[in-house]
Amino acid sequence: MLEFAEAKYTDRTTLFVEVILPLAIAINYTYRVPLELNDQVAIGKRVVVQFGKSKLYTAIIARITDRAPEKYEAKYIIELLDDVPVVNREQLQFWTWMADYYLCNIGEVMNAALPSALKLASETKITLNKEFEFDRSELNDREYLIVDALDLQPELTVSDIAKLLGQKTVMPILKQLFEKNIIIISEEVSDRYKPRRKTYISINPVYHNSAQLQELFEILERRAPKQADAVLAYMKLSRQQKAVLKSELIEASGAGAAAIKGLIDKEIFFAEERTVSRLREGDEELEANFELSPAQQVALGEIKTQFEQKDVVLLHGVTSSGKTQLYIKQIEEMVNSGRQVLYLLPEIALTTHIVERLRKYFGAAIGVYHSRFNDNERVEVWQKVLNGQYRVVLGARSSIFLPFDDLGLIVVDEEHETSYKQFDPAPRYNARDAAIYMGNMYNSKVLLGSATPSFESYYNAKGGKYGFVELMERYGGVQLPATDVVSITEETKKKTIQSHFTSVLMQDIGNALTAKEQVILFQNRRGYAPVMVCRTCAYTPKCVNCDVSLTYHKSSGRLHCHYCGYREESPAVCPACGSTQLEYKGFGTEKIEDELQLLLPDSKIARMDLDTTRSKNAFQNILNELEEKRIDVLVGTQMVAKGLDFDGVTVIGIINADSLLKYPDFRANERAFQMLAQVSGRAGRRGKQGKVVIQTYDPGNRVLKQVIENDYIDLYNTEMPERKSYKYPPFYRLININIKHKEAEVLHNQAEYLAKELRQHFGDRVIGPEYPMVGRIRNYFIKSILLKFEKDGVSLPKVRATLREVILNYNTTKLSKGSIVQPDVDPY
DNA sequence: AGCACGCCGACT
DNA sequence: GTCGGCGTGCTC
Repeated sequence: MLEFAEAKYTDRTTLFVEVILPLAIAINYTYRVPLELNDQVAIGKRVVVQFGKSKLYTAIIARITDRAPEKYEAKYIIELLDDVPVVNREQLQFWTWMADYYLCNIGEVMNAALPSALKLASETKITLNKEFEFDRSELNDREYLIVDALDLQPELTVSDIAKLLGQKTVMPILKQLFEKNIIIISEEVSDRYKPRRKTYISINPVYHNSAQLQELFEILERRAPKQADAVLAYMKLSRQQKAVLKSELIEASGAGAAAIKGLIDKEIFFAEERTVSRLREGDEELEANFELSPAQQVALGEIKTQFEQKDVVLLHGVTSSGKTQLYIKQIEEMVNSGRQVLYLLPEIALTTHIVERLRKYFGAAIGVYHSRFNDNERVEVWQKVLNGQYRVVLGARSSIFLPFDDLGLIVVDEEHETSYKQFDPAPRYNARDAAIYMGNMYNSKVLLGSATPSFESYYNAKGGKYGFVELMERYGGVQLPATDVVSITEETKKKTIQSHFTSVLMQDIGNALTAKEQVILFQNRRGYAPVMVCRTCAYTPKCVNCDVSLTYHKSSGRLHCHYCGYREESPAVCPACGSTQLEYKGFGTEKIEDELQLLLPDSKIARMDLDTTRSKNAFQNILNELEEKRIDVLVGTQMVAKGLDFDGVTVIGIINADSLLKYPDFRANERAFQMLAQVSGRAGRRGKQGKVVIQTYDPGNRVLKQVIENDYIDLYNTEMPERKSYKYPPFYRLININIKHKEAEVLHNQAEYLAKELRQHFGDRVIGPEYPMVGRIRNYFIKSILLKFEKDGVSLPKVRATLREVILNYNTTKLSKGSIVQPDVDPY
């Protein structure tokens, strides 16, 4: 076999190419190269091929050979699309690794990697780019025909256009039209990324003149006193601060939105929308030409020293310690040495704001890549990385697929974030782990950063596999919130607890509300009550699929399964014994909201959980309301913990920390630590110390203590105390025996459930947290695997081989969604 | 991923 | 007797 790059063919040699098709197919297919394309075919270029009866696909050349396939006649390549390869060798290696590691087909990786505009297929939709003006007289006949047809019918497929033109080779024409920005190659109906915008108010410069202003006042006071108030408030605010927010003005003047709108309509005020950051640490942190604090300088020095020995360094820096500045220093250094940098951020943290900041340092050499960018934009970034215009790329997880050729550094910010993990279509990769493989492949350094590192990274760092640097001092002297741990047991004894709220918490809520500040209450359970029990016979309604108790939702009056979505009417009498004595046990966000409203009838209480944020903009709407201070108390699940910043929130209450701490598995402890640290980090901002109230039945809990002391769990040595409810051993044994996570990765919770079933054969040699899942799929796997065991016996390598086989042979698209996944301890 | 083929239940 | 459910296999 010959590789094209190494061989020179005469014109007569018939060449064949093995191509990657963007489909879930196990192997690459071979096509015949027309003689005239002999000198042009190259690995990484795109070709159009027919696959199956009538379908055309864009495929990528993975291999070139001069040997004809023996068992079949290869079809010809229809077209060659590129002059220069769009995918380089490193990427192909990366794809191969990913397909192998995450147990999927390379075509699926290709699908995830390439922007869809680079892989048009015969069913791909073509539309006109409405935002782009162009001169039709410059179009050639065929182009004109296409544009004309799109005027009549706004959406055509590639095969429609082939019919229209009466020819098969339409891709080059479409490619040209795409490059001229005339058409859009779609699937682009998805939501575009919207930066957060705020409205700023300024006054018409005419009124900078005090005589004019005086006159205005006189008119307004007579005709529209509310508007006069607003102008007065504006004058006052604008003296204190550079820019005046509309929301601030409404609050300060008490004039209401209508009055301000009136003023805008009369052109007395001007309104301007500006993009603002969603990041917690932004404004004060990334000033141009910042100086590193002594602690930061030490950390930076350590990072450099560690990089001499290790390829991966974990930077553990507390919130607001200024990790970003360290990244910038590292990035600058790498860019100066001429190599490329990839800066990975979790989805939520990607804002135009941070890009603007980074542009100050890196100018036009910085690109942004984001799954919610439209395809034209994505292709543009792809091309600019390919031709070397971008030296730094800032992006979400999918940016690991960009065509880097000389990557020197990968920064993975907030390394513990679960949004690095792709769940839904294969490849179900974790961008952090994939970045480490990439780092290895490109011989580049990887800097992982987090305030609450994931266990596996911490483990790898402590075990010496990664370098480890700590930065435990806050930058700019931001104050830590004060934390109170309140014993629920004690308050119950003293009868000072009202419903689920201790006197300490009520006191702090009261103080905050009096001071017109806001409160967030955290309760890690949605619904009204997680269990319904019959008092007479102890019957509990369970999900028919998942065998977990159903949660009562007051808003729907029904019982819900939180794993599979199954619902049923809440029974009025016990289905088992007919008793009417049915009791709700435990409490969720709905109940907290309800009962707090009874205690604070005049306050505006809102709830944020999966149930209230299901509709499209609900999440954002709640955040906006909170920001505009239309909510006094927000009750929420873990959603409230995610990196958003609210100046008005000074009190955080954790209703029951035990619901986070009591679980016997290590993964839950990790989540608990992160959750508590993140939630409590929300309290208090600029100049005002926050307050965190943690309610618990177990004030001596170890994890809790470590959160309060900001002492990261030494997970390596953490052994869970014995409890009779423990079914499975603690985490460290998982590392030893693990049904190697590679296999499990693909199946998510399915594999975890499997682990539970496998325990029946292997006892506690098989470890993994259990998460119930939908019956049909479970049964499929359990059945196939157990049947194999009967035949083959039960040695561990066999289990692994079996798992692999079953997983690969099952069409994973048919699986229902997973809930939780365990990242790999060893991503190599 | 599509698409054809094929084997069992409920229908004009 | 046929329509149509989706399980299985194949596509260079």
